Amino acid sequence: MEQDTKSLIIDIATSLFQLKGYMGVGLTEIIKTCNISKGSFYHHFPNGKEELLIACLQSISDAITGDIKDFFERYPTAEEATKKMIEKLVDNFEREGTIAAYTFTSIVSEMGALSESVRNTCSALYIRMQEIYSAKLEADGFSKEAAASTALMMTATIEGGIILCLTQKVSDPLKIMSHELPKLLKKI
Amino acid sequence: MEQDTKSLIIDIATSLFQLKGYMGVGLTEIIKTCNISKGSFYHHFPNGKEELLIACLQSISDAITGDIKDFFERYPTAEEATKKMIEKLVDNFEREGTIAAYTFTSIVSEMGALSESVRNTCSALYIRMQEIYSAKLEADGFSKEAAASTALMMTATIEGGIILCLTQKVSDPLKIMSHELPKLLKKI
DNA sequence: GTCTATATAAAGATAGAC
DNA sequence: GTCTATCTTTATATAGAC
Repeated sequence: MEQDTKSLIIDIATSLFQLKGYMGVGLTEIIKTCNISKGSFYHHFPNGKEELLIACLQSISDAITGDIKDFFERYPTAEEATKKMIEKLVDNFEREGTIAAYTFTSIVSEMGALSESVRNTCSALYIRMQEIYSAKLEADGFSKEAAASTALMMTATIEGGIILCLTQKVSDPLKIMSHELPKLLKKI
Repeated sequence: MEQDTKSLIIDIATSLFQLKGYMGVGLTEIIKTCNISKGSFYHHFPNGKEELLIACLQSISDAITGDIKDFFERYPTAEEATKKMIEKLVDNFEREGTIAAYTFTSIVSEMGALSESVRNTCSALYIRMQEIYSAKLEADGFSKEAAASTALMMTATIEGGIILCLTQKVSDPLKIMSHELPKLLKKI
């Protein structure tokens, strides 16, 4: 089955941004990898590279929240779901040397100060993630407020853990998170 | 007292990188803000922009670890020191809209995949921070292993909290960290 | 140690034929 | 919807006078 040009561009660009960051990848490299011309590219993205970036961020965002939802539906408690989810991140990192969620962290760090729409897109993803965590924690018996605070802690800790793994090129940080985080997820 | 050109460049560049990221700031902008010429710049940094970046990272690294050490010497327990430290981050963010430690996160996200020496410099800072936390936790009575794990959690959580604050342009995430983190720092 | 002037490459974007 | 050719601006970096 043939993929249409627009989604081809999004897929290729997403993985290139993941590898080298937004500014680290030129349009020329993107269209070369896609085997298309500049004319074709600007037909699909009249507002250029930043429009493409937003499309990529939305595509990754859907993939990530889809993944998270799967885990939080499959396992009975937030604690178990979180453990399994982090195990998958570790697995991914050890096999491919990268983590999809990291692209977000990376790009909001790089572009958040320069582009409001990029910052908003990234902000929306963090909120979507927290909402999934929070709902499960409430189902586990947490109060609304406690669930929200804890969901925020989870998001921050996992994001931070991913950064440490990528920076130090080892998977230990996330592994340690996976047995430290549950301490916060037990209802007291 | 006159500042020598080299440290002037480092100071100016540091704050520009902080505002717009490494790739977001051109050499031309740096030298213009410094009121110097390209010739002068390359005299001090023969290997160009990346050499300057490393110098900036080292300078921020010293400032950050100095700050952290102050807190962890002044307050009797890791729990108190951490609380005060995060309060200062919040304060800084609310007054200036930025956080020094964020520059690191931002730059390692942007450049870590492209430059080994940048990645190594950032990795070294994270380790220095963890060592300070870890030493204090051991003094509080934690075992060597528990102290190391907890120090890692602190680092990740604070980094993640900073990212969330910057991405969402609100200080709530760090505020919540400051009363959630202590749960991890109490000896059981 | 600082300057001006220049080199060279690459970036993002556009025009207009097909 | 895709192409080639071109435009404009910007990037980092260098040469050589003072």
